[in-house]
Amino acid sequence: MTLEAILDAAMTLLDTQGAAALTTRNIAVALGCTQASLYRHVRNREELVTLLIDRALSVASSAPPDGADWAEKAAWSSRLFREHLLRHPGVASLLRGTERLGPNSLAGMQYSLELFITAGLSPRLASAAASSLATFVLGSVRLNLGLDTSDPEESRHRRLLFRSRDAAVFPLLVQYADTLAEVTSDDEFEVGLNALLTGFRILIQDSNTTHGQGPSRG
Amino acid sequence: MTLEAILDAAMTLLDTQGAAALTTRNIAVALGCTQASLYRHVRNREELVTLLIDRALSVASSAPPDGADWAEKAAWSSRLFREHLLRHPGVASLLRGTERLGPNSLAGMQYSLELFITAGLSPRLASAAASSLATFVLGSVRLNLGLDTSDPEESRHRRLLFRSRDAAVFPLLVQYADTLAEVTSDDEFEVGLNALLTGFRILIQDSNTTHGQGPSRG
DNA sequence: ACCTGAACACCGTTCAAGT
DNA sequence: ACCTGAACACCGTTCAAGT
Repeated sequence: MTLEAILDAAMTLLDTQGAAALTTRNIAVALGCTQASLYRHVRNREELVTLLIDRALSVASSAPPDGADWAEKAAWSSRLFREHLLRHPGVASLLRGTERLGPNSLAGMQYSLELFITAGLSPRLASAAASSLATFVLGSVRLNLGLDTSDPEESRHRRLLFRSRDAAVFPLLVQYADTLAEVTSDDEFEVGLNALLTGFRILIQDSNTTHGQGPSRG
Repeated sequence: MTLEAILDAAMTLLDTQGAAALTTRNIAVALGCTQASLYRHVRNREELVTLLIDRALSVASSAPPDGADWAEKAAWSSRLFREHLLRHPGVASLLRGTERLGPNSLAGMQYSLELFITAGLSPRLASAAASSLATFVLGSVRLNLGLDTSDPEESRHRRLLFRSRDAAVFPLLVQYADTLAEVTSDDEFEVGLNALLTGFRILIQDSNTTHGQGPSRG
């Protein structure tokens, strides 16, 4: 019985039955041992979760297509990260800030730092930009954890809810109920991602001109 | 014993002792009743939390300063929302997407929709922009839940961690350890918020010109 | 209608005892 | 060194019984 085996069992449990099923009892049963023996390899449940989540964040393995500029690479990696979290909602539900210093989080940090520094940002701004992207991805997934906005049933439900509001209090929700009900989580994400990257592009242009260097590509 | 009293007690508990202390036992003790009696006013604990969180999101009460343009108003509201969540970390830790249809969430939605539609976005893009902002605020707070990036002790800890990495694997983390350790959550938030709003500004300009209308202000 | 008391099946964690 | 068995103090929830 190794720590690796424990994390494997925990990950399977988390993926197949969700975060609520991630109990020391269930992990022990899956491994065919007692709960107590888990505590030989892990301080407590919190440490187990921290190790599990950092391990689940090893997405940085696949690199974006060559020949893409920094914005395309950033968009590609952000979408990859988001899709990974959507495929593993249990991971997203457990993700806090505390794991940011795990090896896989650090790898992602190093990668995105390189991206934004190469693009022309100072280390400080590059760090903030990289964090902002990760922040946006996580928030996007988390705010839609229990929801499936592309499900027509949920869309219908939202339309009815908007439409049945008091038009004096929520005029826009009533007026645009149909449109609002159709906006999916994917739409939101793409609009926000594009806006963020546009903002970074202009930030790069500005910091280039104020430093007396011409724009990098024109 | 009313539902209001239960939620009051729960909110006090959440604010003073954190999410882990938000148990039916503790709520009952605070109210001087038994756990079982809570279930006369609430279906189960999950419903209690949902009601509690939506009630805790009633921040939209205070309006941004008059005379500000849409971007200033959006920035003001976003900062207000973030500061509210930072002041009530328990709320942020429990916030999921499921409460998005509560009365206070709807009020925030109506408000930000009005902001972006007035600014010149279509209802669909306005909805996506508003959600993106909320997403970014929540992600920002959530990724820093257990952390206090402005604490010099934590800053020192991060600097040492970055600096002691393998320079062959994490060259940028090692090289810029000092700078990276000093970037606070506030810095990240302001950079990301500014980038998002810049992106929205350009989105508005584009949708104005492609619709044959001149730019709204020049 | 509302509340109590007691029970239920679960949770994470500890620790003496075994090998 | 690692694992077991049994216990501990906690969870959320239910339900017959009281008023």
